[in-house]
Amino acid sequence: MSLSTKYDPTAVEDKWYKHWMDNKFFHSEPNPDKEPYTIVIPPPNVTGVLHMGHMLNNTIQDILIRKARMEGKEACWVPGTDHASIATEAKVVAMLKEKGINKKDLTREEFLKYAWEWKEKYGGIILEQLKKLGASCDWDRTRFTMEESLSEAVIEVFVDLHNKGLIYRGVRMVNWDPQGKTALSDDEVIHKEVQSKLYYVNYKIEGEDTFLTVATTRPETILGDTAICINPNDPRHQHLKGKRALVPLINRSIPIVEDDYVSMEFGTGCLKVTPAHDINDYELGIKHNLESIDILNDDGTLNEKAQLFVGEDRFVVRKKISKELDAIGQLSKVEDYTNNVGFSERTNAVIEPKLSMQWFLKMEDITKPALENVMNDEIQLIPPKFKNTYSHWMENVRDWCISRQLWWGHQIPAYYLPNGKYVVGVTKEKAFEKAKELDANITIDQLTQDEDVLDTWFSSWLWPISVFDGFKNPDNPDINYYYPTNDLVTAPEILFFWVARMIIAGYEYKGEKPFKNVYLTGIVRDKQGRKMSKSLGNSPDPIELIKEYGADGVRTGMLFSSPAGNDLPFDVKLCEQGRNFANKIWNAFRLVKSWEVDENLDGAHNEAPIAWFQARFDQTLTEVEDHFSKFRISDALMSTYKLIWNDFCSWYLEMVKPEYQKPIDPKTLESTINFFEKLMKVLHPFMPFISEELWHELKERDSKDCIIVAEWPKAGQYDKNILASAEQAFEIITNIRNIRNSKQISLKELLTLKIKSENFDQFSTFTSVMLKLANLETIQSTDQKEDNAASFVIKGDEFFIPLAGSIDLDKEREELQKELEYTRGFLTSVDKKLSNERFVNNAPPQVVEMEKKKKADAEAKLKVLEESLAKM
RNA sequence: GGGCGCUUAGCUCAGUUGGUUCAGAGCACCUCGUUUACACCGAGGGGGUCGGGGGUUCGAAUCCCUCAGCGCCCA
Repeated sequence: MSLSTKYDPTAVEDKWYKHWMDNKFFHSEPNPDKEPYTIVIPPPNVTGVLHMGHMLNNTIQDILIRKARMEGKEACWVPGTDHASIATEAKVVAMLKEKGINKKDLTREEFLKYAWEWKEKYGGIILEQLKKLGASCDWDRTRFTMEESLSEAVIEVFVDLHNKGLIYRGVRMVNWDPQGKTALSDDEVIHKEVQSKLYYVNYKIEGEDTFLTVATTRPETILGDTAICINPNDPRHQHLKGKRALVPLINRSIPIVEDDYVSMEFGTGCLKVTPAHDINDYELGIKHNLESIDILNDDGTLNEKAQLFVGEDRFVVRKKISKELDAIGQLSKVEDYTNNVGFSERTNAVIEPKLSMQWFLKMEDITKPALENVMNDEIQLIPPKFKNTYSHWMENVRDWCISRQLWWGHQIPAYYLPNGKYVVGVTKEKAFEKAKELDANITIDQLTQDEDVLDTWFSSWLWPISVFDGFKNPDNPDINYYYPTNDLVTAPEILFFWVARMIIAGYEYKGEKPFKNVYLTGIVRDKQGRKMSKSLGNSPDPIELIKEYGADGVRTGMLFSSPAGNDLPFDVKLCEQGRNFANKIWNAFRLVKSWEVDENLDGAHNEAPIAWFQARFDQTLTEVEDHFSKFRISDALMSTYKLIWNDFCSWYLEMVKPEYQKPIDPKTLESTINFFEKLMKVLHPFMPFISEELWHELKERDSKDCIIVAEWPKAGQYDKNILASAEQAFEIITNIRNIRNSKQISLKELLTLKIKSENFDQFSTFTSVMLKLANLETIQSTDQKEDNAASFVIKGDEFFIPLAGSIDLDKEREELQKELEYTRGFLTSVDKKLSNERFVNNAPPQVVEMEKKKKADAEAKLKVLEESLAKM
């Protein structure tokens, strides 16, 4: 059989994914004989397609779940999607618009029918893409936040929290998205610095012929002004106290009030107060009992209360009004100004602070266990630096605005009576029972349900419980077995949106944490350090990447540089490195596969290499386990990478491989295949496909005997002596290769090595390895220096490679001199330390011993170097 | 404005309680090599005042102070 020199991942990957699915290897059921290991996926948005952030995130989850599965745990990775109210509704509205349908012309039911159709068609794309990546999710458990059982959980939780008095309805200043026409929570608003203008507007003082001047970035809101506010201590404005001013253009008379809140440094010291359109002004309005005039419609146009510019957009009005003010001489100047403006995370519209009736969840008490149990590490954040950010948010948390003025989502289960009072119930019937207590004569038809839906996070915060039906069926075997889950892998951006709220819900509804560890990944950035995003167009298409480099290649590429919590500067070169690695492994396999066995060979010369690699494997596996225990996934991969590439391929296989077309002994072949299998196991979580492929190629196996369910190797005690002997041999080999290189000696030319050592036997274990890898004819002991030889010194031992007449004495001398000087300098520094009494007295004995050993080694080396130099 | 974090080789990053392995890894780079698994490769090599300054200590990349630059979160 001849195998291509290039590994081709495409066919292999599809084949094994299907095989795993067919054999239900991803599926999990509660098993009392096994320890559960559970991950719930951060549900991607139904509108989404796979991006690089998902790739990183899900690769990490897959690595964790595959390792746990091999370790014999009952591994369960629950996939699913969330309904993403705002984003999905926006998509559906846009789709309808293309068809010439206006949302306004549809009933709620009609709209939802379109929305569900849209979801069925596009909502599963991202999950299909995850399969290409190799994600071993239990697809039988796929959930969706708006499916029946999860929706019922959301509604029940709402009713429960309302009954506990934690949910209330109130008029509050909210972040209004005039494009999405909905309120947003504070966290959904992104503040950005923008270049804008500061307008200085003159207001007439009532009954006088004088002006006061206010500075504002939003002149369009003057139509909603209901006061002017000054600092009572401002010497410039003492004469204004108790007077009234006239709003320009509409001449409404408004009071001049006094409050310390007004900064005397900013602008003119006079503040216009628009309680309906600014959060601070709103507070002032309450304090000074001011009227609140809401001049804006939901879409950001002015309404009739503004009196002027009715129906025109706020930004158009800003320009127009400044012109008009200028025309009547009431605009004194305009300055350039940089200020912070809030934008909607979803629609990017400028947020309008707006007074409106919304539903809120009281956060003060419900958050307490969530804060405490992160601070005491009951739940660990990785990396732990996020504890600071978390506690800061938790300690300053504000009530959560949970209503959204949309249709796609969970409709709020509040029902209004004709008299304006409302009742809350899981169903209309349940609500009706309560309504009758308020009004005995009421009929069910007279109840109208609140139009709004709940914030999407109000369903996803229940995810770790609701995916196991922990609300509908609180004592079911799944929830009892899988909850609390083990690890959550997500981006720091949603630490508050989602993670914190899941922890809150976990303690509120299960009295128990939802997960033990939260691994926060970095953000995937492009080479210029910009976050990868669809709008910038700087993100490669993950599916194309997989086609080009293979899923294994892309997975390792993502991980070559992604320490927890640090951003990942992505470069396709990393995927290339991953692909090259797969190819290297493939070729190592081809080599082993090509070996013919000769049963008569004993292979005694390979005993040392085999013993060495066994020790090296156990040593590295210990390292890998340590990295995993600290969630250093990237380091765990790098250790595995080096073990395979350097130790196994570059050293071990080179040591044991027979001469060209010669057979191998059975013992070495068996050991080598055994090592190869173990390496593939350790590699499997990172590169599931190639490891599975080679697992089946290395031996004939039953189709159910797959690496995905093979037993994870255990790190044994390892022989440190053989590791040290090998190190020594490798150093000698490297020195000889270096001599060949610098002296242009072909590898084909056999050389002789002479060693001048007090203990020649120490080199015996790896003699045959040295002969083979340095291409030596013999290794001899000698007790004198060799003329006409290249030489090097390790510790106190001297090594010679006799070379017929090709020695450049001057050059040799120069090199020896250089090494001599370096060693002398080194010795001086060690001597200095050892002659320092305070060092000898204070430093731990091992440290002093170490220095003494360094001194002895350096002295021995110096002696040899000096002799050699003298001889020349 | 308040809080947190970062700065180590050309790039991306390790570096635990100060002391063997403390100046490292991968990639990139340079030289040589079509040797018989692999040029998606092999062998070898160069490269850093650990951001600047000061301090504590016998000893500092590591602890403290300070300055500079960068990033994130909150307002």
